[in-house]
Amino acid sequence: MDALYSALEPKLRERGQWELFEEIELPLCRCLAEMELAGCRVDSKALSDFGGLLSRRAEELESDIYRLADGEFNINSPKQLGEVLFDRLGLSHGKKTKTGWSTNADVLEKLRGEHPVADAVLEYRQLTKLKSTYADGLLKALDPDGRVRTSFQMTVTATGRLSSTEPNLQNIPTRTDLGSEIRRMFVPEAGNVLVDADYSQIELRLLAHISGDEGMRAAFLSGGDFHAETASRVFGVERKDVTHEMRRRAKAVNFGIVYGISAFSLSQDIGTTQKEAKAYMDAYFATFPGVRAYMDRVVEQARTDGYVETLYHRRRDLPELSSSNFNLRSFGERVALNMPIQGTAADVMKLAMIAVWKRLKAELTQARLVLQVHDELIVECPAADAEKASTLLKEEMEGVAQLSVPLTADAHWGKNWLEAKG
DNA sequence: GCATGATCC
DNA sequence: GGTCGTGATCATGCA
Repeated sequence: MDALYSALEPKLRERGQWELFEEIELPLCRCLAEMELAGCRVDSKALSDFGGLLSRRAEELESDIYRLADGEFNINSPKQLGEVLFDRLGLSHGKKTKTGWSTNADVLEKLRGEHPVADAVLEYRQLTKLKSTYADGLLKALDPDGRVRTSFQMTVTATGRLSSTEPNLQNIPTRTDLGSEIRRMFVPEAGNVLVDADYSQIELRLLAHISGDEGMRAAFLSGGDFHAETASRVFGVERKDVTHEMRRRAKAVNFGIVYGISAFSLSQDIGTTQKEAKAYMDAYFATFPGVRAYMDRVVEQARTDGYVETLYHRRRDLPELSSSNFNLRSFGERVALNMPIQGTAADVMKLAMIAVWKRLKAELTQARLVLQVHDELIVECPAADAEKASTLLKEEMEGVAQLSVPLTADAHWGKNWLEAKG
């Protein structure tokens, strides 16, 4: 240990990363160990009933698909499905993959109006995914005490996020009503509740802070609906005149900006022409000039240094930026834009976890952290402590860093994960 | 073991 | 003119 410290400490200090190690990564280890040990209770009866329901509905769809396609084949094989859809039924194909025509959800959605089989396959895929990965997968991972215990990895991602394996509890469905039923099966012990607290727009708030863009900061300081505020500014209309569609598009631009999106991808995302998407991005940068300046600055700095870093000096090397391959270089530029944002969000969340963990130990000894999903923390505690735990989570998550925009977190509790999500 | 496609943030 | 959204994990098919 001593030998390792004397070898590694100077190296970390040189890179300005000693505090990252001592104040974030190291104390987080114990916190994660306790979370892994605690695990989360799952209602196995409900889960296996739900699995049965999924099977029955998938079987119905299977025979629908064979009837519509006029023959049996393996629906789970993209190769066979592609042959049926595009060769035999002659439906219009979209993009290619390495091995044939793509049959992914984007393509199938475009085929909806063309042939009823597309819809059936989409639904079949949703059901079989839920069944195999979640219903069966979680039951297989269940420990004898009725709890599932994930393994959190601290050294896997390039940005500083955690990852979760065997089972992955960071990709439990939430988007569709049917999928989010899985969350209903994550339950507390009798007499307990689950408290769920999530950061609101943490990555965009960090972009506002790091870029220093005055307009974006003002939008967050106003405390309103950020996507609607963005729409109002970008489309040049009064806040009250922002339509649902304007907000939807502004949201897609906000989202894309964080990842260094192109006009092409944005147009795909919101279903417009590339020209219109480019106009939105131009309007966005005209509205938030500090964001564009930051994006230019960070890529330039990354070219000079060969790396990017977070507010807390977590670093990612970027050899891609000096590649002669256009695609690889473009990838490096997107990473240079995204890593400081996503990585700082990860740093902030890790600091919050340590702070929450300490306070729970001191003030709510019956409460324990059970899960983290990037911008969301889940605590299990006695029902009587729910209010206190919610307040504690919100306070620690919001107070963990002093930025030029407020960090906000919302907390709810309930008798299962879906309810607690609020 | 790679390719595809699903899920999450 | 081509390219085209960060970061992950897991199940399945198929060579």
